[in-house]
Amino acid sequence: MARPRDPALRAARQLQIIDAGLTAFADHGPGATTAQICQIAGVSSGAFFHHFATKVALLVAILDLSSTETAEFFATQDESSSPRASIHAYVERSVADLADRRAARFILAVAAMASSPEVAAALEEQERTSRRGLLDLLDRAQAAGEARTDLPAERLSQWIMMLEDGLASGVASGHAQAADEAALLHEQVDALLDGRSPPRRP
Amino acid sequence: MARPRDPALRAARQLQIIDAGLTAFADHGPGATTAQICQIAGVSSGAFFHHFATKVALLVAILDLSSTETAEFFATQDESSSPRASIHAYVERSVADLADRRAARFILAVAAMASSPEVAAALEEQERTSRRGLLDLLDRAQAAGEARTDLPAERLSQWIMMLEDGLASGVASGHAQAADEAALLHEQVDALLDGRSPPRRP
Amino acid sequence: MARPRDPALRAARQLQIIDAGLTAFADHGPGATTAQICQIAGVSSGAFFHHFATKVALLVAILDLSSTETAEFFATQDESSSPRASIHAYVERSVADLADRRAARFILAVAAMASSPEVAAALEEQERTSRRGLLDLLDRAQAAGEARTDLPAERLSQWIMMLEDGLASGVASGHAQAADEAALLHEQVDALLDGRSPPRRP
Amino acid sequence: MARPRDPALRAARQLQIIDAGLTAFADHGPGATTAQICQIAGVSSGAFFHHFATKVALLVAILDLSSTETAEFFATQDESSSPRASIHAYVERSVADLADRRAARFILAVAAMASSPEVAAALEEQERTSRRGLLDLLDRAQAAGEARTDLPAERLSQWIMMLEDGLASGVASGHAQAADEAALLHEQVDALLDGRSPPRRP
DNA sequence: AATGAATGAGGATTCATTCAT
DNA sequence: AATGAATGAATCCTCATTCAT
Repeated sequence: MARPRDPALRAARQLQIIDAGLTAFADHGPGATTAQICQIAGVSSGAFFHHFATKVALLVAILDLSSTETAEFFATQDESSSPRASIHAYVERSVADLADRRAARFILAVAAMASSPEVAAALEEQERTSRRGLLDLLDRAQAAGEARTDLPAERLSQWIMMLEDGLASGVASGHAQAADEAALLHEQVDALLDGRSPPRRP
Repeated sequence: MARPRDPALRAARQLQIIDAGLTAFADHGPGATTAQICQIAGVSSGAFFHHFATKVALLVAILDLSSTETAEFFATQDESSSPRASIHAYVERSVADLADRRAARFILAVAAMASSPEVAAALEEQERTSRRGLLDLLDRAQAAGEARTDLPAERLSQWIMMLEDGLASGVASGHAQAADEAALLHEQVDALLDGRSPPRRP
Repeated sequence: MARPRDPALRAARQLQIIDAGLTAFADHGPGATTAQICQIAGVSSGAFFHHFATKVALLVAILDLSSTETAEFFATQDESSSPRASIHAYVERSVADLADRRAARFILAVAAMASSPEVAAALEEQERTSRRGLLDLLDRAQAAGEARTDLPAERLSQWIMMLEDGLASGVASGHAQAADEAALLHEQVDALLDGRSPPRRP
Repeated sequence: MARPRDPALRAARQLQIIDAGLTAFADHGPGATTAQICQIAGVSSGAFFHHFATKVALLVAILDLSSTETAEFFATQDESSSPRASIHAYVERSVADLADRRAARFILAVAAMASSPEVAAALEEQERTSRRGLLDLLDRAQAAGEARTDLPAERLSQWIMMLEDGLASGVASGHAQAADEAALLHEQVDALLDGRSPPRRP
């Protein structure tokens, strides 16, 4: 009876809602309401809940999408190229993300929702994905003499992610533009990976 | 004879509520309820609203308190000491703040509430206070040859704050401990202020 | 195919709430609660606010409905008939309204809420509608020699409305019955329109 | 220990609060808060409740004061003078009251609070006082041939009070000024007392 | 699949009143 | 007598979610 409708249409509608959610959460923080999301997406509340069981489920879907994309990024990194170059490619990708100020604001909004276990889990998964990918690159970088070895790869990966978050915060507040700060971000990452050790001065 | 009600008691009660607010927002994000705050503070809802007109007013009071403390910090910095040392003292102070994980979580929670104009204003004021203080130190550092001059002091101050925010994010998520990362944070600040220029190469 | 939700049903539900509001305000004055209104109407609070944004909005809707009915009354008055007869028809209509003691009590309740700007505006509009209609009739009555001309039509219309309000007050307090006082009300209006001077003489 | 303070001072303070209550209820209707009353009176909430057990008690006190004044008015009416003149004196006194627009608004506000039994009782007492006084005058007027006898004195007194209320309503809404309408009010009372039938003149 | 009306628990805030000082 | 802080029940309103159509 109920024929499954065109799955492509279904996916398109879901993306439409996901995008609306991104906008709504970026604009209104955790206080974004389903009504706002529906309005932005141009769908009825009925349609919304037809596609996502709860508001949190939408949030999780957005985060999962982001995790997937991150995983895909790492998967496409050529294993033969320099791991340090891949790390910078990762950073570049973050900057590109943050070029959309919505993204920066969304990150902040979601971080503040981590008190919900489901959100915390999705957030953790996202973080794990990045960490896993970075850890692999950092291990290889250290092995190849492309990164300092006086610090464990775990801490380096943690700091790379914190540098990203710092920039996200600056972009979200409107005091920084991702593109303008890209160079300095790469510089900071370089400083992190090289360490201060070599006294830069005769 | 109209005895003025003890202002010290009044202030004490307000601090009690402020502290409860800090805890509640840290624990539950923007979704912290006045009921939770009241319970933590051990006061009735009536008492709460006797001291703070709205929930947002409490938030603003917390932020204003923080701004004041920051301003006081800068005021007590000895003008005769090295500006660069003062900058590191500022950073150290941030780390000390973030040693209380509540503080880190609170920062995230509030950042996500910037969609409220009042919160945004208080947040902006807080940012301005830090920026003003740092700008002054950075100007002097640049003049004294203690900081790179190829970047305007504005950007350097922005990055110092973003480095702080990055650490706050890591602490909030539970993946970093402020004390453990203090050294690396100072290193990152050093790298920022010195620039990469002198390539370490044999 | 998006069926437009039955607008008739929607209007019916709104009238149901409007009627409940009339009852609640009549019974409890301005202190009528939304909970009481909901209970009388047999709807949930959610449904209430689905139809009326605020309690005051309901009040305004009731007043607007009344304004509309008054305007319709004046519109249906035959231009060819005697203006004085129309004035009495207007008065008769008021009496019919006040036969429902709810109406009288409601009028008092709302008058006491005029401190709210929105209510004041709706009340003003209602008053203006009656005034406009009466003014037109009185102008024509004066031109036709059917009403005294030693007083401006404005004042006469004001007094007709005040006579109505006086009766409303008596009915609301339970000391008068609209139907019983109809004759005297018409008499008072006649006295008003004729003035005391010209003793009606054959 | 607790010496009863100067009773005159006490009475003065109570009048101060009563006047503030009059203003507050006039300005804000039944929604007037004790806080507003206290502020207008310039006393603390503690002082307020020291003098009046509840907010309603204040209201009742105001109404009782008014009843007393009305009773005093009737008491001072010279028994030897024409009852009809006394009726007009009564009306004149009402007009003088309504010259203060506060009074008109207060009347409306209180009428809307009649859902409270205590208020209703005080209101009833006030009404009874006027009615009793008028009834006596009307009885004598009828006996003296100064008022129509085709209607019972009860109804005539009811109508006089309704005419007053009508004017009060007009004054409260700002569409009428008591002083300006005095003459017409007397006219209306005359019309009421004479009836339309007997052309009063040989 | 979609619509939007309906639900009702939950939350911020108000305010009359009490009470320690 | 006076003060004003504290109380908490009551109220308006929000919003995620359900459901009949």
